[in-house]
Amino acid sequence: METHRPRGRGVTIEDVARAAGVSRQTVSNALNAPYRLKAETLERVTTLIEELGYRPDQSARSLRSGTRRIIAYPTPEDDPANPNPLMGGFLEAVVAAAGEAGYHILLVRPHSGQDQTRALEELIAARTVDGFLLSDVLHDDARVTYLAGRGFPFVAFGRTASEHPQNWVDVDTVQAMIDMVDLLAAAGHRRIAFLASSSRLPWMDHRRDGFQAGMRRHGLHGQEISAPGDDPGEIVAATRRLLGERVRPTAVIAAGDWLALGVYAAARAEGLDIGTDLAVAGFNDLPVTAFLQPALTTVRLPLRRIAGALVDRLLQTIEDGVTPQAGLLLAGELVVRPSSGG
Amino acid sequence: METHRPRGRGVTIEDVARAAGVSRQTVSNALNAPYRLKAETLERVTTLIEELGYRPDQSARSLRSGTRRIIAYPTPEDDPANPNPLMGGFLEAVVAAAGEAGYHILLVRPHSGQDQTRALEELIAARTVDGFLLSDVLHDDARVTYLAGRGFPFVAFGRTASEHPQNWVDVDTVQAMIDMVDLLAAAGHRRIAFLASSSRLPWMDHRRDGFQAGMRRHGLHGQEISAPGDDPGEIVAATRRLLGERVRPTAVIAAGDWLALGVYAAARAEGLDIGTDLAVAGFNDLPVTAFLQPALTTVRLPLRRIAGALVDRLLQTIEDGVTPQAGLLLAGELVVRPSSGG
DNA sequence: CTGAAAGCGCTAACAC
DNA sequence: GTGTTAGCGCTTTCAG
Repeated sequence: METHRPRGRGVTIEDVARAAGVSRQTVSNALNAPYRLKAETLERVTTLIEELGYRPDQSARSLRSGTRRIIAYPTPEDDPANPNPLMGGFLEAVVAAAGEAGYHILLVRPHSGQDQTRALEELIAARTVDGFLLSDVLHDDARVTYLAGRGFPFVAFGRTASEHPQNWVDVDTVQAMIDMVDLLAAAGHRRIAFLASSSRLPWMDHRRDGFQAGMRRHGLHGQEISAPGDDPGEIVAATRRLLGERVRPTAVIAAGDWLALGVYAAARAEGLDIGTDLAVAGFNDLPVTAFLQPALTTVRLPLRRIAGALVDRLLQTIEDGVTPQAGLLLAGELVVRPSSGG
Repeated sequence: METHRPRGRGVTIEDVARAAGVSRQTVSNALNAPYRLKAETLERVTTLIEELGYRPDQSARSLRSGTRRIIAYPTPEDDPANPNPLMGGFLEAVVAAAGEAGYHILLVRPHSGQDQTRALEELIAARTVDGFLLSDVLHDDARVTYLAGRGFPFVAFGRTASEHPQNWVDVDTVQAMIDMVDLLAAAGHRRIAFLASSSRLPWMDHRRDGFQAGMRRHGLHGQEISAPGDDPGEIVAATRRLLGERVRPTAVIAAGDWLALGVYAAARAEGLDIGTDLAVAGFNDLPVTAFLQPALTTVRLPLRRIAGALVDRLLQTIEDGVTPQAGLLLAGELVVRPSSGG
């Protein structure tokens, strides 16, 4: 029984070697260690490689060399009905950065009923990938614990607990939030509220902490409220309760633009004018906020730089065996627009 | 010089065979053709595989069998500043569907300065993947032409020209648009406008065609306007011009929710009440529209079913060499909300 | 600077 | 039902 793909269709190293009148090893060197060849030989072999369209078989190369040139990215379990709108941009940036270095990104996901750690284990055991890029890491993430324990290369988007390797990249959320509070305080705001969602991811805590730190610097006490979930109705309802109080805040910092959309809707329902009656700020700079009237003050994530740093650090671990000793914080960019008034 | 990864750490088929007192082939069969083994032997070998944590080396298996269990997905060149918000949900669905069948998704992208076709060629030549999943295909897509000509397995999200293989899956956009016009016509609307963007992708034409077909069924003539780009400001401006005309439409069907957001902003600026003064409808059911007041009538794409069908068809081609003879149209779901009035 | 030999881990083909 | 043989295409190692 034969496979349906005809045999021998591919150009092998042997074909090139024969055509060039050299050994297979010389062809291999032309690709992997060109400095070893005499300029003339290199030229001849390279031309032939191009002409014949020879590409080393990735599987054969991997089997022999032990390196796959593939990075696994466990996709966060996104609700298709409410996907993370930044996912596309993040992946785009990661794929571009990895591609520059000759690596591909493999999307992986636990089979149904399989836990996260087990899925990683299988990929490592099957030697399918060289390393992992993790995002949405929890403070005490089982995947991080597992990979660190096993000594397998990985990098995390989002800081990990101090007992773990510090090979992570994150946005300096705390500083960005302090800047945001500074901005509002400078405009005279004293009663500033923070609107959180129920997310259990660490960045939510960092945004909250940054808010409180900023408030303390100005001798202010920040009021916090939480929407019970990510549902728009719940967000709007929670915000309306806040805005309907006898002494209402003059500014609301939402932990994310998604929440800020709810503040806009709530303010409209309460008859408040954003930018004058109420200052509003968000976080993430979702493209959709460009339609808001007035435009939303927010913090933009440097996705390209994040992706670049993640890939850099991971490849350093994979290729040189060097694990970064400290995490990398990248500044978010405060984007001031009319919603914050002043 | 040694690689930094210690040798011999992985459990090989040999280890299992020795431990079980059988040949390597028997271990292989336990995994790939269990029916060949005596129940007792199978049991013993399987237990040992589990205990030792043996997983076949993917590269070795691929080299021998010629199959990679990897599907390539060329990521559309998304602007990180304005990414496709459905990308995350689509990928999630594709990864899940592929995962069920034991396949992974490899994100690929042309290197800078390399054309699309060349990138595919390299992946095929290097035998990195078993097939391609294409999205955002153009009517006359160079990638489709190339893959079809080469006879390499692929499937397209979005219909392709009739001279190409018809192994595509698409949303029945025309029918959805006809339904939408029916809905508005039934509510008494006669002057219905269609708001297009400048996208050159075929679905834009299908949405336009569906709109016109729907209008003809009711003996109406549809007015079309185009926003010059995807920029919110341009969309709002174009829509305001339309709504400011002496005889303005009573309903606007936007070719996408993104455009519908602009209609909301324009209507507000013109002092028109959506749902009463002006009916509005969109397409795609972006999650963010849940914040709109009133909620937006739109069409929801069946992403899970699309992804399932794409993977099904592709695997049929890869594994059985069968190419579907006809494209598959999946119905979009009309979601009626208050914005369409009536 | 180039060539020859060896073997990565697995499964297809065939023998017993 | 199980074992033996061979070889996928490449790169590492070592000899010249």
